[in-house]
Amino acid sequence: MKSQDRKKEIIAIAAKLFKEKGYSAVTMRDIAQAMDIKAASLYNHIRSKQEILVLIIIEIAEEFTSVMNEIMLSNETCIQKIEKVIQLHIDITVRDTDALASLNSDWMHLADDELAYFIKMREEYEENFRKIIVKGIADGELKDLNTEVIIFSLHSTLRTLYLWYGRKKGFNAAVLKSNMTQVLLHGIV
Amino acid sequence: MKSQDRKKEIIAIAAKLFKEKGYSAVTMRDIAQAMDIKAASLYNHIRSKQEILVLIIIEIAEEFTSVMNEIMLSNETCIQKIEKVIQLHIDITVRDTDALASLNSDWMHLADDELAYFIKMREEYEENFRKIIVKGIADGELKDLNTEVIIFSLHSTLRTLYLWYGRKKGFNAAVLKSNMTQVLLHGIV
DNA sequence: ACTACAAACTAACATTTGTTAGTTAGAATT
DNA sequence: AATTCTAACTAACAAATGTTAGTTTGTAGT
Repeated sequence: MKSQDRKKEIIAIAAKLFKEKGYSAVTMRDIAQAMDIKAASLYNHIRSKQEILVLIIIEIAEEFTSVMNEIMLSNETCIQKIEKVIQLHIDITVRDTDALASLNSDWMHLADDELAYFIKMREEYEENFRKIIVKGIADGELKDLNTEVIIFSLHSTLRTLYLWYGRKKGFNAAVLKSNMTQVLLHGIV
Repeated sequence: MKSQDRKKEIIAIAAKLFKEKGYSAVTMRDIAQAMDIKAASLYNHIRSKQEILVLIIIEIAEEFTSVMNEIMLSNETCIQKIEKVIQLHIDITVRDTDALASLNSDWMHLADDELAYFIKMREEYEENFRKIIVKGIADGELKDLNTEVIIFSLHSTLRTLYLWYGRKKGFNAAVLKSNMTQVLLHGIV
């Protein structure tokens, strides 16, 4: 069905606009204008503005959840797991920069079920992240520093990668990962 | 003048609401309701919704700019300078969590002059940050890793501290700084 | 007591916003 | 050739939004 292509176009353009001004500041007329059609025509393809946001955010959130779950099941060292998580964030950032921006900045505009679903996924994700770090310290793979600070430091950098990627040249995913891993794991001093 | 107190109340409450839902999603009626008055009454104290945003953001941006300038003028090692920057971010985060959230998420809703002013300050700030890192590497104080990645890693963590602070207990500014410095400068492995 | 003022109120406004209804031009299917 | 379907359109809607005008009420200073 060709209609699905058009729908994806709308979602992609909306994500780009949401990244620039945020969900609430982007109107259906803005999205329509960016597609060179009228606002009412959007409704031939999508049910509502809300639906656009849901489609942008939930798919990516589910990808994070599912890959993280795979990582947890694997028989790797904690450091290897952390590297896989870094890889995960870089991959999604490179592939889906705009959508990731919405996920980070506009998740609170999800409603009811989807909001609850998103928050649940995020909590699970953070919980898994924490488990990796705690085990890493217990096993002596990581320095015995404050768990929360370690988690926050790693997580905040990975989460906001999208703000930075794209403005900087000369980074393919592989180069980025190796630099990132160095800095995040081994420090800069 | 007592009126200034009321104005500061409005700004504080607005900042809190902006942090939760973003500037565009918060209405004057929301702000008024949170203060137990009617929306029209707000205009006895402030000129416009825009003005609220400007007052929230610009003051903090100027503080970052001015303290960073002091740091640049000092005769310290690069590592000491980085520690001072970490301190700066922690201090402002602890003192002005809500306003910092607006600065991070809603700066793009500033208009005209203030938008340009803000962007100029941000660029100056980043420029100074970069100078510190580049010199640190040149002097052998820092490892010779990719400059941009180092900057981004430090900066992203410091910038989003506000998302994390407040949910976590047991951190006064001093403890936080020492943990943060350890993790950011010396790594976790 | 009289005046001045600060800070709230009610009522209303012009726009903007998300959305619906009904229509139309063209392409695909029968 | 006739029919169905797709995806655009115009027109309009009710609700929400930022803001203004004019009014009221209580408090402080004379």
